[in-house]
Amino acid sequence: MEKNRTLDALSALGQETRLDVFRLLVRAGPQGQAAGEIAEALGVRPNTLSSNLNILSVAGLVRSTREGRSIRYFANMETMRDLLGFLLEDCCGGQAELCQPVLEQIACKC
Amino acid sequence: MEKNRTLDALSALGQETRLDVFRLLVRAGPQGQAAGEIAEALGVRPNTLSSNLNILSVAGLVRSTREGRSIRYFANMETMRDLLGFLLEDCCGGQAELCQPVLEQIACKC
DNA sequence: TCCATTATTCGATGATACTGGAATAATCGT
DNA sequence: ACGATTATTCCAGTATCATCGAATAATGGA
Repeated sequence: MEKNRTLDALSALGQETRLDVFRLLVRAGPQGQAAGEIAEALGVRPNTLSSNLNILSVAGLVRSTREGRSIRYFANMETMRDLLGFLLEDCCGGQAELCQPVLEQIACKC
Repeated sequence: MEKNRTLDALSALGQETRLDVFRLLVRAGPQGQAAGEIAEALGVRPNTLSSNLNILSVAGLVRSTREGRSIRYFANMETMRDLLGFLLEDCCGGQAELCQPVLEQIACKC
């Protein structure tokens, strides 16, 4: 992942509403969630949510498909994977011993 | 890691100068790097750098110790580990199959 | 103590971000 | 075709952010 895409992803997730939206979509899994449902679940106005969904979308963190009147959003795990890979790449660059605890902590979560 | 600390870390890293600084410090490793060296390496003015170092510091992503006239900064890998753990926790919550490719990609880097 | 070095703090400015109300688009059912 | 539903776009207003020049602190050496 190149730096600019990393910056987009990080700044997109570095905002409370958007982090909440993304986490909600991750939890929703492959079936995703409609914009209206997200808005109600998080108590955000539709237009504000649209704006934030668009930012997440530009950053590649969510996808969407229309489904009747609703538009359904999904977390894009590929981008998330790339982001984590980029951050860990830095972390590991040259000093595997620093990275090891990170991997151990991660491994036990899954 | 709780959500607020996650937000602090993500928004701190979601800005080009600060991401550059943090990556430089990660590469510098345990011996860290003095503020002046960082400023020169990245072509940032001292006062601007100070401001950004402070933001990284509040977010827990860097530490510092005075060393004569210089102040030496270090990347704080613990916070980085916690951040990655938090993000992956979401990723894995309920659906390990989504998380698996992430782990595989990460594993091969170290 | 005085000066040079290194870094931070202060104050201001221009740019960007977040949100909200109103208007617009797209779809569905009748 | 019309109204209802769902979501986005447009446009403003406020707040926050990033950076800069200048001034201030802290340290070390002569």
